[in-house]
Amino acid sequence: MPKAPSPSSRSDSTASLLRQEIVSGEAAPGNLLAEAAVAQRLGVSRVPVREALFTLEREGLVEFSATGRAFVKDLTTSDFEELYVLRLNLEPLAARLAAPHFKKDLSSLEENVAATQRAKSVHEVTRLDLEFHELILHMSGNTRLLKLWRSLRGELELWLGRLHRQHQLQTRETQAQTVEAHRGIIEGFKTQTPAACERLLREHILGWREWLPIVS
Amino acid sequence: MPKAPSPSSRSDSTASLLRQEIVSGEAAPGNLLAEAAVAQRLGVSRVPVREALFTLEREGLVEFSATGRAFVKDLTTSDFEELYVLRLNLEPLAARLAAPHFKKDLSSLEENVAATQRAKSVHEVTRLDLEFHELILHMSGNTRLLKLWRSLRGELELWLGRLHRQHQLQTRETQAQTVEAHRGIIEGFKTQTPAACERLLREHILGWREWLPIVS
DNA sequence: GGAGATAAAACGGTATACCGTTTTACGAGA
DNA sequence: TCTCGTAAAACGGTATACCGTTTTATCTCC
Repeated sequence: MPKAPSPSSRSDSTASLLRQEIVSGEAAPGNLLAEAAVAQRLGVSRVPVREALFTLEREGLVEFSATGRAFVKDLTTSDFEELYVLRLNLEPLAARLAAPHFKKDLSSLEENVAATQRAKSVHEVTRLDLEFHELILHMSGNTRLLKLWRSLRGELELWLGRLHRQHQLQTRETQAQTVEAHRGIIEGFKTQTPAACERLLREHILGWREWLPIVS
Repeated sequence: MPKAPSPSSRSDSTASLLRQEIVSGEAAPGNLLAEAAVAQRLGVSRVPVREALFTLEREGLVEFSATGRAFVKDLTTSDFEELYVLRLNLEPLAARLAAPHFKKDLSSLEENVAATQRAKSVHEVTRLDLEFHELILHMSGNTRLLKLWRSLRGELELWLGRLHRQHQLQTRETQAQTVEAHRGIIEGFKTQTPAACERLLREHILGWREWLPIVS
């Protein structure tokens, strides 16, 4: 299970707020995130804002100019290509590593699928979709692999968010597609064959790309 | 080529200093890195130290406790296993992606090997060895892949450093082994076949592990 | 002598202030 | 009108100070 998002410190809550604004599109790509301005707007000092911006940079949602100014990242198609290649290699690896652990712990995946079916918006489906994949990374047992994947997650979320806003994806279809695919994966995982688990995820991601609206 | 390490800001130079102390073993695993103490010792304020510690955490050299205190990371064997699995998957991928670019740019790899041959210490050989691999990641053209690898590099360096200090590796042997292996890789790269380049690197890393002194 | 309470010291989180650099906006001259 | 220069405003880097929490060390009681 992913960590509980409990923004205890002001740095964390600032990061959460900005993350939300960026992923939701409220903050447009290329926008300057000036420390003082953000600080004043959120009612905190510059220090937590500064740290939040560093965090968001690590997540790929923010980009620093050579002179240290933070901007909302503007993803291009080639950025997406990079992300895609990495997913295509990291996730199957995770599935292979996780295979031996697929004895009892499939329950968390099943719960996720159930939640996905209950979801009421495209946004929610997307979030649960990503969580499904993150669960697999988590089950791989390789904490660094999980961290690497997480460092890509923000950008992925950003890209998907923009895609959805552009193409007005239908909730029903996206949801049905996701649930069906994930169920198939869980079924396949029951064999616990590392090679099979790996192949399964690889093909899921290949198929996912086909399903996506025009990526260009 | 890797970025020029020009510590312009105090955050950067502080990070460099601490990095050096940690990798060299001067700062023992588990040591507390208190902001105020480090700041006073290095003659800067706590702010740059704070940022340096965050940077080093991202590099895997420092670990934060639940209450926000920074400690020099203490790597275990299973940490090394995680790193190894990731190298074994990321680097061959990079080689495959880089294959099409292996027309002229092999010169940077060749220069690296030449420098390795001129090296005069195990430490220097190790540094150039890692640089060789980083060059391949760089040539893959996938900036995120390079970033992921770099986020593992610090821990790798840390591990290798401790290994060398424990086993007093002979410079000559390590050097000869490294140079020979890297030359073979460059030779193989000339075919520019993605699959071959990928296999080459995979086998190099498998062999590298055999070569390492007792990892346990 | 050992476990627990307690007070002092250490430490991190954050606000504020200052300074040098970068950006930006405006105005003069071609 | 466009370009270039210049000054003001914006901005980030860093130092310092304050506060609440966590650690640590000491003292007490069993």
